Amino acid sequence: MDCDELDCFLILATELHFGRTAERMRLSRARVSQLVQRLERRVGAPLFARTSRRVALTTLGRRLRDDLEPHQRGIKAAMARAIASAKGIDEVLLVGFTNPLTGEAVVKAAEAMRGRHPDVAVEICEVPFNDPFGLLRQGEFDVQLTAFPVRESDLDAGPVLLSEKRTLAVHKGHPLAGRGEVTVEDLAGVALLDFEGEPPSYWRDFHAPPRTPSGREIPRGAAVGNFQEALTLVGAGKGALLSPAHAADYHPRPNVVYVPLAAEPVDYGLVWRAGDENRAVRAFADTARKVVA
Amino acid sequence: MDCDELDCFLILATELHFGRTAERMRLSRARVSQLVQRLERRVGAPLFARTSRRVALTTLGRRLRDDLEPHQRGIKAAMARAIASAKGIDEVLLVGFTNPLTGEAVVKAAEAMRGRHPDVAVEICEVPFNDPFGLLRQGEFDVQLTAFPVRESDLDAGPVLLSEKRTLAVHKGHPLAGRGEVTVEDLAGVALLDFEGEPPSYWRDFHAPPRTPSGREIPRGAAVGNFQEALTLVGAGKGALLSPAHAADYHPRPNVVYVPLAAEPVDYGLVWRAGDENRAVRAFADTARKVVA
DNA sequence: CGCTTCGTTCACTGACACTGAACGATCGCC
DNA sequence: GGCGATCGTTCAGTGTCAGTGAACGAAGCG
Repeated sequence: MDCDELDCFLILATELHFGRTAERMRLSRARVSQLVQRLERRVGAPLFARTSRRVALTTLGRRLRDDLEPHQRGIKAAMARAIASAKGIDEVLLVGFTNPLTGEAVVKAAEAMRGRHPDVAVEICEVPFNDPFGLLRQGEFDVQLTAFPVRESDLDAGPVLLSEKRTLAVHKGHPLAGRGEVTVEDLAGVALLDFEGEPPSYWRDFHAPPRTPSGREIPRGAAVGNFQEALTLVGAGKGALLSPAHAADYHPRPNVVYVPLAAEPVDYGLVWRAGDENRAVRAFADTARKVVA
Repeated sequence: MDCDELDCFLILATELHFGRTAERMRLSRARVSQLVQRLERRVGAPLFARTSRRVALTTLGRRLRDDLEPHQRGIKAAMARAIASAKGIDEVLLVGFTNPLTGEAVVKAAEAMRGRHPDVAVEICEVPFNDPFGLLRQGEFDVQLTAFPVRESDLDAGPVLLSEKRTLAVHKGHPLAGRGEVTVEDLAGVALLDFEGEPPSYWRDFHAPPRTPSGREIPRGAAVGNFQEALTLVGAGKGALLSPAHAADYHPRPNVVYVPLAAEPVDYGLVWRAGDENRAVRAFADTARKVVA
């Protein structure tokens, strides 16, 4: 059992793209292809259904990804803890982020923490797109930087740290693609991609509102469990997606156009378990408020 | 993060011996040494306190081992499940064993299962010495071949499958070492190694009885969490240990003598969760009863 | 004070991790 | 429908590093 194969599999399972996976692993595309093939040979069945244009997980692949991911994260956390306690650090703070923008902010805050609170080690990891709060609840994360609104009785939220405009991601052939700006009212009749899993209804309604302000219906399209998956569907003309503005820079896709949306912006802030607001969490929240601006 | 390093670390953490670890990993001792050193360099502190005669986990090492082990097992299980379901197998049975003797029996039964019940995949793994039933309860195992007695209200046990004599493992300088046989009465005043964790009291009393038949006290020595650890202590003259007879063949140690014990033998049988006696468990129990003899 | 059993060091080598270039496929587009 | 772009795969080549065996020092034992 080779770690490279598993790492590669898990990255590809979220990126669904050999090129980007190769970039993230700092390898050539050829090598990524070989690693995935070797893992598939070991398992004895394909984990990805792929053409030269599209990569998707098979049922078996999805299952394996779900089985593997928590343990892979657990091993990373165990190593981080060991390294931290070898340095004489007594507290390890696991911080989650949800997209490239929040990722950058969290990295910046973590760097600042090293100077201000050297006794707290900050470990950073991406929050799976599916259930936004599950891992935080389970204790896999201590804090995470998430898009508001967050209305969970067992979670506390800090002030807004970031804010950005929203956009509508549509296929470039879509009638709205040429517009300089769209309003929520324009979304009437435009199928917005839905979310797998069971996200809280207020969360779902914020990211894929069911009606326009005037009450006209906004239908819901296919459900996705992954941002890359969503973009692939948008690129295939299978639905539209409300996404934060930074996606245009971080996730350019040939067939996807991001049209500015005239609506309230997305706010981001830190969230933690209501009971567990310890010194390290407060220190991080403090640092983040001062650094992210 | 290299898998070899972690595998090597975990094996060494239970074997506490570079030579045996090398054997199990099918590598040279030199390589094992290098792998452990690289992991320690990565962590930034020693994981083992070792002289040329003795290997022991540091506190940090023990912690890392406890953190890592469940995830390592989880990954193996995930791969096994994927491989099994790629073969069209719909049921995976996780079988545990507790020592080399039961290990061989389980392997034999598993091989027989392949012929009798090809739709059930049998996965085999060693049960950690510490808490004998924890992993079975957690569902990490479905069945395990364990030494009786087992008196747990939530676990069911099958008939006795194996039985073997017991021995007393003592330092070769010990007064009892020269005897051709010892009785439980002879143990009066002989410190028997105790067990870490919180084993059930009937279990503890069977493996390290507190009194002789006539009522004289058998003191308890240092607590160990591991058979290798126990043998190391016995080899250092730090206590004696009641062990099954096969240990003499499978765990010879320069300073340790195994003296036959005139007492009831150890019985072994299968144990499973009382509620979960499904078709696969019954099939395995059946096969084991016929094959192991 | 030899003898044995360990873990470690070190120079060496063969396997294989990894690459770049070429290739075939699948799109969109004029 | 042909052209260009994008993407995953194949393949031969190469540099690296995983892994070894031999030598060594430390530690215990008699």
